[in-house]
Amino acid sequence: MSINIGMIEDDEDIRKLLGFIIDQSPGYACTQRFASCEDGIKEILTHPPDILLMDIDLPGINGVEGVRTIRKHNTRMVILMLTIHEDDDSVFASLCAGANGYLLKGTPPVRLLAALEDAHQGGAPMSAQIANKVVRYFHQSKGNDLSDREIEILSGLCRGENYSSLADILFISKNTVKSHIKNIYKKLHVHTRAEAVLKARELGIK
Amino acid sequence: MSINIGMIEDDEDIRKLLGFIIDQSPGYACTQRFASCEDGIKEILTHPPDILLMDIDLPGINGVEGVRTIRKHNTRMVILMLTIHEDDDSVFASLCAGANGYLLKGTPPVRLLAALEDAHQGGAPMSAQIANKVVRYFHQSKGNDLSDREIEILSGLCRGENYSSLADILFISKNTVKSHIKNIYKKLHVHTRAEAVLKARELGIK
DNA sequence: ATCAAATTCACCCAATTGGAGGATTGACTC
DNA sequence: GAGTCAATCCTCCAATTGGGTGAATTTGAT
Repeated sequence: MSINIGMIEDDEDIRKLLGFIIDQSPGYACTQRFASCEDGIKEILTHPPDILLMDIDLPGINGVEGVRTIRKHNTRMVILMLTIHEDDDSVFASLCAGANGYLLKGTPPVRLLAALEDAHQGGAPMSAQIANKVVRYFHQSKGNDLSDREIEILSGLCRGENYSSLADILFISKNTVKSHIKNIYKKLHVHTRAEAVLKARELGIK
Repeated sequence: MSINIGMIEDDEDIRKLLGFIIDQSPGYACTQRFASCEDGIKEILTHPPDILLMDIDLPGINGVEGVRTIRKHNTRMVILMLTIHEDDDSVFASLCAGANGYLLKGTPPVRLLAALEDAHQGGAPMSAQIANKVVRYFHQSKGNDLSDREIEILSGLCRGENYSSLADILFISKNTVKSHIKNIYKKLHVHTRAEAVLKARELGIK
């Protein structure tokens, strides 16, 4: 019995190419191909492949969102992201959302098969760079490295304060508040206030 | 032993006027007067008055914030807000933050004393309008009345989605997303995304 | 049948926000 | 003394957000 590969990828050329490479490899079969999450997720969930290749940049429901949805219902399936740029926030986000690793579009067939084999054995194909980022992220998650002042600011955000009110309360300028918030966002790997507030909750900051 | 009244109010004229009215009334003494939360909170907490009159519109730490801070350390003190406009979100926010009621600046002395008496006996001086708003708020808090679609949107906000991504995911226009979010804000009595997300958590929406 | 909602969409406008730089001070370490 | 970091402040700019108002359609309940 060969390893079943599913694929959600909107670019027809890449879909055909990858499908071809996989089908030509003994022991592998690309049994499901979809152009979008909207088309594929239901089928993927009812008949889960061994490995799912998921494009990151999909129109409509994007890859990260797709992974999140699938992971809600299936924790065993191996999901690998397909991406062009390696150093991308989306890659990081995908891993956080539950992806197992990723493949660069344009990976030579030999290495691609090796990665599939690796993933199927429980490995997590990803570059050292990203791996590092992930490790740092999870290290930080137990014991944040926010300064006292930053925690004070974050706490304010959790009460719904904005730049101005925080500036008034803390007797500093709006620009300084902004500056702190930018640093907080960097440390927490978030880009918006709502995400920061949620992350704060996870970290026990209220 | 007369009833001790504390006051935090930045307008000197009002401070003197109210203080005078209170001191002239048998059984009442305005024993503490401050122009700002920064000046007064420490003293108020170490020597709590029976009733604290707190201006809503204070420079620096505003009245709502002040109430929140005081309530963290003292749950027994009666706190009445001083405000000019009755139909104000801040009044509502103050009550949520732990104030017992409020007084309109410009209330005739007789009614003012009556309100103090009322508050001291455990009453909650407030207009029917605001009272109604509060009641509706607490009714809603056990069992929100958000529609399915609104919960779907709110849930998206909790994942950190923005107008555009939600529009893509739900196949509706950005304007519609915005429209829903505006309605959600109204129903939850919030004005920003961060507040909405926190309220969602309280309501069990994730 | 009518009225009230939920859902969808549009336009306008002001305020806030997020991102990218850079600068200064003070404290602490090596 | 040099280097690092936290905290403070700044400018510029683009994008997002929040609020107001209005309106069409559908659905559901009275």
